[in-house]
Amino acid sequence: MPKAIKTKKSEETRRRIFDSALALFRKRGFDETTMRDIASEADVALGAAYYYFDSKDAIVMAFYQRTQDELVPLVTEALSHTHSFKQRLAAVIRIKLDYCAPNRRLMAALATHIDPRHPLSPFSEQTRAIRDADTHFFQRALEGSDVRVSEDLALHLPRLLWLYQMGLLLFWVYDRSPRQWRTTQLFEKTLSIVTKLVRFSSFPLLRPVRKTVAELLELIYGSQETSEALA
Amino acid sequence: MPKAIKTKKSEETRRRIFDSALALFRKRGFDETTMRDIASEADVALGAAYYYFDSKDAIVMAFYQRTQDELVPLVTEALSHTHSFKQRLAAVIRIKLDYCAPNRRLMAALATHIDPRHPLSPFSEQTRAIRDADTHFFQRALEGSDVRVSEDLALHLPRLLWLYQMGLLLFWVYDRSPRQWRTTQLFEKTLSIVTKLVRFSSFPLLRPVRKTVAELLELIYGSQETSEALA
DNA sequence: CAATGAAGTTGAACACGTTCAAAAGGAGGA
DNA sequence: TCCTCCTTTTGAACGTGTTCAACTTCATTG
Repeated sequence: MPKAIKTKKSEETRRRIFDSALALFRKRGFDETTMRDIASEADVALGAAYYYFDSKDAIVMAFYQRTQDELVPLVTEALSHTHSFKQRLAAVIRIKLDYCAPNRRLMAALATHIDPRHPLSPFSEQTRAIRDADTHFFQRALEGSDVRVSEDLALHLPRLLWLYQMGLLLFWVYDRSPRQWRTTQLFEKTLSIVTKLVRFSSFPLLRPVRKTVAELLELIYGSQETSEALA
Repeated sequence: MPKAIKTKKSEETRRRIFDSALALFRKRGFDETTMRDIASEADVALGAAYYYFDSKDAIVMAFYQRTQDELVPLVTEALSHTHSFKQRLAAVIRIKLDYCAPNRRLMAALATHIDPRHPLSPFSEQTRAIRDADTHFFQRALEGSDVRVSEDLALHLPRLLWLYQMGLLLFWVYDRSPRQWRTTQLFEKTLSIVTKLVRFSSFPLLRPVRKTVAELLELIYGSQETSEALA
């Protein structure tokens, strides 16, 4: 990875490589695009592509990062319009889906990675910053809304909502129905359910259930932290 | 793929390649083992490995198949001992975990694939036969047990239990805690919950909930069938 | 006993992602 | 002008999974 780059020229080159890569990924797909294609499209030698990006995957990582950066203002804007939790949750997810729509094919190639040790996995250490920022969207959707979240779930609920969104995204990525109408359906139906569950979740009566869920999640997330520490 | 093979010699060679591959996968891991290593270990030329197996992945597929075949009698035996649903469910899952234990590292390399289009994915068309056989285990666990399953869930419940088991397996595969005690904990805690949920699920009062769940599952599985048809 | 042809075997060759030593460029100073 | 040093650029080379045309083996047949 090149260190802090100042010179105009090299920034230009890096951008050209990145843009060429993305254009090719979109047109032909990730696996079908070779690093030689990318370099040639960007009018540089093969080695130059590797001078600016550690690997083919690193280009994708840059893409993840840019996506996340560009989503922030969009989500912020959307969240300023309503206090209804359901609408806020829907907005966060819909913005992401819409934004990703042109890259659906590319994302399908990437969603392959579930292994938390794979850099591109949504569960990896390398994507942690992006994941945290993403989870924060859901925290904000909750905080400014009309639902009250009981303390013992405050930590976990954003993560659960993030997981819900990842599942939806995964379904969408592989959804071959015309215009992905199945995803739309699944989204609508599950959104109501999730919203209701979130509302119910803070009922005093459900305290023992919350405790059980919290225990489970600590087991699961605790394990992740351990493996990250060991990695 | 070679057609029906009868000659002893070739069967011997195939087995030698398969065994060498598995030994190396276990010792060094999947990615770290090359086809040249396998061929050399089996004392054949590189091409011979490809004569018997279409690809490196195909060796893994053969491993999946053998695993499934060998599990059948073990599960059958275990299911003959009790009618308690909880114990039956636990037995099916525990047998699988125990059986897979020596291959945990190999399975971690494989669990990478979530893309239903990837041949090795547990959701792919290529693994359908194995998946169906596997799902059948849970159907049997239900059928011979002390729980009554309402008709509208009879179709889906085995699939849901299979999914539960896949999640557990996934967790196990990446569980770095000593002797995977976290998985054990997760197993115990979730088993109770799942068992209770299955019991509750047939309460007459919950009919509308069942209907909603069934609708969702049909949406999800229906989509899969569509994409398979298009594939 | 050849001759035939299917089954089995070989290793060179290909395209890929990636590495790396070497060359080229260019900014700043003597 | 020339030297120095860092950044940028180059393309050959490596190891990988995979393909393939050529070769060998060997049971069956005329």
